[in-house]
Amino acid sequence: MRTHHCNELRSSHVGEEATLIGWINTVRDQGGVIFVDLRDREGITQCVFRSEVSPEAAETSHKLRSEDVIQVRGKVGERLKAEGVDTTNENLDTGEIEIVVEQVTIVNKAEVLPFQLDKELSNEDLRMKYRYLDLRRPRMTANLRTRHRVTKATRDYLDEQAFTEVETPVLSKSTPEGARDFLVPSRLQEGHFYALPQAPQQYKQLLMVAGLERYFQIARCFRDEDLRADRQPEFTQVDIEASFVGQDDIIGLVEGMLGRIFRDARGDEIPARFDRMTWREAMDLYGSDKPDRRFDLRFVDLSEELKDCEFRVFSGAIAAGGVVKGINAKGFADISTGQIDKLTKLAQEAGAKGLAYIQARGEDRGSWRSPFVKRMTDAEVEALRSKLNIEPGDLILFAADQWESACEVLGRVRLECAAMQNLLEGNTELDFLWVTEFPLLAFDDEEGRWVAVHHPFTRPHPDDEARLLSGKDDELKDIRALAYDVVLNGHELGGGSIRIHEAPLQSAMFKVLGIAEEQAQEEFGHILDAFRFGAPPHGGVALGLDRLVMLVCNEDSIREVIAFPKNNKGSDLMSHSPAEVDPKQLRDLRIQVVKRPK
RNA sequence: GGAGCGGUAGUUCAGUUGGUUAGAACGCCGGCCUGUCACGCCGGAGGUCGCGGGUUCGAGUCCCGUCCGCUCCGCCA
Repeated sequence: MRTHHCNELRSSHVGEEATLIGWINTVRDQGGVIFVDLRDREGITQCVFRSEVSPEAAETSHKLRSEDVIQVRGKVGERLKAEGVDTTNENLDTGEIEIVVEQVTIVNKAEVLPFQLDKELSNEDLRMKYRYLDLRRPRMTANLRTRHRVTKATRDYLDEQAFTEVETPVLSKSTPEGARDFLVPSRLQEGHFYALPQAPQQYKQLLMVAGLERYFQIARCFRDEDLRADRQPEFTQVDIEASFVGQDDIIGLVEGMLGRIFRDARGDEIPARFDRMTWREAMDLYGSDKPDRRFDLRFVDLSEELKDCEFRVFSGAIAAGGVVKGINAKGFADISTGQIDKLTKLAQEAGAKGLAYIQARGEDRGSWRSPFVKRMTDAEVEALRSKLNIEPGDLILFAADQWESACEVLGRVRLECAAMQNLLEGNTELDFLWVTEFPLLAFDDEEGRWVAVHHPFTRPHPDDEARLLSGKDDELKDIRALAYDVVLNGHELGGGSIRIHEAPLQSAMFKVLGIAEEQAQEEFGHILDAFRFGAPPHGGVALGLDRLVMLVCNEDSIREVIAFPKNNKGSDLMSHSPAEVDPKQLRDLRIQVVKRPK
C-alpha cells in the first residue's frame, strides 16, 4: 500500500518513486498548482499537484479537503531553489523534498471535523465526545506513545532485575478498609458480589509466600471515589513486591527504575539518588507529606520567640502545647486585600480561625501593615526580622495551633501563595524526594478508632514494634511505619512499605484497628493462614503510572495521558457509560433498582 | 456533600452603565490565483447568547432556580 511513511523521504531519495498514504493536514490550492501536506503518525510530507504532470490528479486535487484519507504515487522531487527563491521548509523534517503526484486515490472522504486539530480546544465535553479525533492531534498521539515508552522501560528494567510479571484477579473480594469498592454482582451465586481491586495488595503478598521473590504487574486498579485532575476511577499502577529486602532495597530499585524511565521515555538524566526526609520533617518544613520544593517558602518555627507575646492567638496556642510557624513570601507585600481574603478563607477551610500576616512595606516596623505587630515588643519584632529574614517588600504569613494543624494550614497557604506569585512559571526542574517514616496509625475521630495510615499490612518501625504489641492508646500515637512515598514536584508518584510477615504481629495489628478476631479470620483468614507457612520477610511499592506519565509529558491532568478517560462525574461521554442496562440482565442477576425519591 | 471559575456562530473568544440589526479570528461554502507551506485576494452562509422563571419600556448583560464542564475541599487504607 505504502512504500514510505510521511517522515521518511529526504533529498537522498530524489528521483525515486514513492507511494504514501495518510490524512490531509492542509490543502493550499493556488489554482494552477496545488500543495497538499500529507500526514501520518510519523510526520508530514508535501505533495504537489500539477496538470502538466497529471491532469487527472490535478483535477482531483481541487476536491481534496482536510482529514480526507488519500494515497498518492509520484516521484520524489527536490524543492525549487531557483531565482533566489528557496522553497525548502525548515519546519519540516521532509522540508527539502516533495512528492510530485502522478496518481491520487481518495481512500475515504472526511466530513468537516467538529473542531480544528491544529487549535487548542477548551471545550472538554467536545474533546471527550470525539475522543478519537482529539487523539488525532499530535500532542495527544505523542502522549500515548510516550506512555508506551514508559511502560516498556518499566518492563525492561524490572525484567533485567529478575522480576516476574504476574496477573492477579480483577474479579476479587471487597475489603472493609480503604476506598469504596466497585462491585460486580455474581450471577452464579445470587446475592454475592465480586469487588474490583483497589490494588493487588493481598495477592502480591501471597505471591511472596508462594516463593516468587520478585513480582511486578502493570495493574489496572479501581476506586469508587470522586475524581480529580490526577484521579480517575480506574487507573494503572506499577505494582512491585520483593522478598528478603529492606526499605533501602526498594528505594534503590525505584530510583533505578525511574532513572531508566526518564532516560528511555524522555532522554533525561535524573539523579541516581533522591533526597530523603522523614514525614515529620516534611510536615514541619512544608506542611505536606508530598512537599513541592521547587519553590522555597519554608516554615520557620517561632514558638520560642513568641511564647510571651501579647498577641494571644500566638502565646495562647503555644501555652496550649502548640506552635507558631511563619513563612516569608518574598516580595509579595503588595498583595491585594482580595488575595489576603482568599488566603484567609483557605486557612479557615483547613481548620484555622484566621490568618495572621505582616505586609512589610518598608524597613521600619511602623511601615508594616499587620493586625498584630503593634502589640509586639521591639525584641520580638527583631527576632521575627532575623529568623524570617524580613526585608522591605516581603509578606509574612503565620499559623498558630497544635503542631500538625498549624503545619497543615500553613502548607495549604504556602501552595496557594506560590500559585499567586507564579513561582513555577517556566520551571522545568524535576525534584524527586523520598518521604519516609510515615505514621503507622491515625485516630479517626468520626469512627472513634485507630485506622491504618497506609494499609493494615504495613510493618511498624522496629524501634516502635513493642508499642504496637502493647495495644495501649497512649503508646499507639506516633508509632512510625516502615512506609515510604516517592514524590515528584509535589505529586505523590507512589508509595510502599515493608510488610508484616508474621501471623502474631498481623493479628496484633488487626486488633489495634478494632477488627475482631472472627472478622479478621473471615476477611483476611487466607493471609493469616499463609503467614503460618513460612512467609518470607517482604515489602514493596506501587507507583501511579498515569501520574508518572503525566509528569513525563508535562501535562496537568492524567486525562491527557489516558486514551479514553472519564469526566468529572465518572462518565465516558463518547460511549455513554455508565448506562442503564436491559431489564433482562438485571433479572438474571436478581437485582432490582430502586429509584431515589426526588 | 461543599466552594470557586466557566457555558455567546462549527471552534477559540470579545461584548462597556441594561439600550439600534450580537461582533472578531480561525473553520466552512462559492469564485480567482502555477511555488505555497498559518498561502493570498473577493464574496457568502452560519446564533434558542446552556435551559427555565423573574425584574424592567427594554436582558447576552441584573436577580432566582436548574443543567452541563473544569478546578479545589471533603473523600481517595
